[in-house]
Amino acid sequence: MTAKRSRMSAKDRKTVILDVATGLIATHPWEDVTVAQIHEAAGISKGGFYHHFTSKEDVLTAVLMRLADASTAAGQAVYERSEGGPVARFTTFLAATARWELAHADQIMGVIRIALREGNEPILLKLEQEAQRRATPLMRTLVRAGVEQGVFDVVDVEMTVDLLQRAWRLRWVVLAEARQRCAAGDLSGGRALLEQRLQLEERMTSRLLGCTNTPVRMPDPEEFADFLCSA
Amino acid sequence: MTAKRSRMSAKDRKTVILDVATGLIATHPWEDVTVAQIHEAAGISKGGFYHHFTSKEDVLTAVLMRLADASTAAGQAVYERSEGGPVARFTTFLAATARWELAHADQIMGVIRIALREGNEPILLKLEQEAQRRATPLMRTLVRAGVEQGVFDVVDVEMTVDLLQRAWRLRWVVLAEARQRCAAGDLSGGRALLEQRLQLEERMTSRLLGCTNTPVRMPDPEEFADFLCSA
DNA sequence: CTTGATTACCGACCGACCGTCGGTATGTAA
DNA sequence: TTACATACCGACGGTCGGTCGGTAATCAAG
Repeated sequence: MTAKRSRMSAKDRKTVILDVATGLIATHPWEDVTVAQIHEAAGISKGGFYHHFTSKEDVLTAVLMRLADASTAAGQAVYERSEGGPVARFTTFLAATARWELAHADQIMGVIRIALREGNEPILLKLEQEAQRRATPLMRTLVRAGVEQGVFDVVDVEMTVDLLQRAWRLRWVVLAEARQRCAAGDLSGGRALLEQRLQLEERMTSRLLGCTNTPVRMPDPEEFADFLCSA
Repeated sequence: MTAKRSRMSAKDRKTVILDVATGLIATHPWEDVTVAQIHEAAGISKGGFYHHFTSKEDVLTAVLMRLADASTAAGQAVYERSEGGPVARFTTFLAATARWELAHADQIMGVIRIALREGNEPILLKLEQEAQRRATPLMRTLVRAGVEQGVFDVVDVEMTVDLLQRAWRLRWVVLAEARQRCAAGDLSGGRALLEQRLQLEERMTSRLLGCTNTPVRMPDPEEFADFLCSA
């Protein structure tokens, strides 16, 4: 029997439901999560749940959109007000993206925990596709600008952007491992792992872009120092 | 009421079950396929079905393994008996892979149809991961051989192999579209699409491998002529 | 040829789960 | 005060995956 009814606004109640659903997904594969678990954790009845969401799948979609929001970089705003040539703007874009990601590291680590949980591969796929769908237009713009100014020599803009995102996709997994090493006392090992990863991504990015003069630079490893030392 | 019992060997019955399951997956998302549909299409009872498979998920795993088998190239055997330097062996590997794939085009088209059906994203992900898991060791060997002989200049062997597979992954989708154009009467358009795709992959492959002297060559478009003109 | 063992197969049944629907309770505007 | 809108309730129905006690078919041993 649910407690005496407690009425909330629709918006607040949806937020509560999505919060508990996200928590459940972090500890169980989505297929094993039941509507009963979600509505009980949210403190409402099943009918109350179905008043806000049309189906279990509807909840998953909403959770994914929220998670994708968390992983979307703030690069667009930075790009629009950045200066310099395409290489400088690309480097600025990468630095801004990294700063935004570090500012939201808890959310991103939460997303990674969910997405990499065994049984959540469908969620991982959808998240990567959504993140890629959002990032691709700006990245194509940046790459085309570089091609037009003759500082990038790419084989194909679309394929290059796709491969760039693929090359960068494991960064936060490596960051998580680097932080674990630091937490275990191996500070130099953790920092080395991070530096190696950024160097690797930087060289692969320059290779894919075919930088003819100055290479595109990945963010300074010092930007990640606080993250490595946290929790 | 099922017809009078017809007894088959376990092996044959499993094959029938997997055949009908694969057919169902090609026309419905896996989630919508029921055990009832599978055992009815196989002409046995539910208990008969569970005698051969421990669960619905067990069937999916078996179907995926069969599909992965279909998409594994015969490159290993060809590599082991190929001659010449690393560039020649890599080119031979690519040509042999393409020939094997063309010889099994129906199976591959069937796999693509299944994997790209909306709702089958989890299957697509698993298939890609399994195909990649199988192809990676040989590809790494080929790339390392080239690095050691100084004809490849790669940023990182593991990341390069990963990106190569990513660069190649849409080839059969493009092939399917090229064939559709030919079937619709646009022969030159279909051939042009194929040639563009192979050129793009060839240039990206050379970029990723950092070919210092001769480039790695993709298979000759003429090898695909029969496929383009078939049904 | 009979018997016992093995195994392919059957279908009634059960429990878990998703989603519905007729209802109540709460809040707000007229 | 009343009517309306809407957040919420929980009993219920239907579907599905899987189980289990059984039968039928096949084969090997005596």
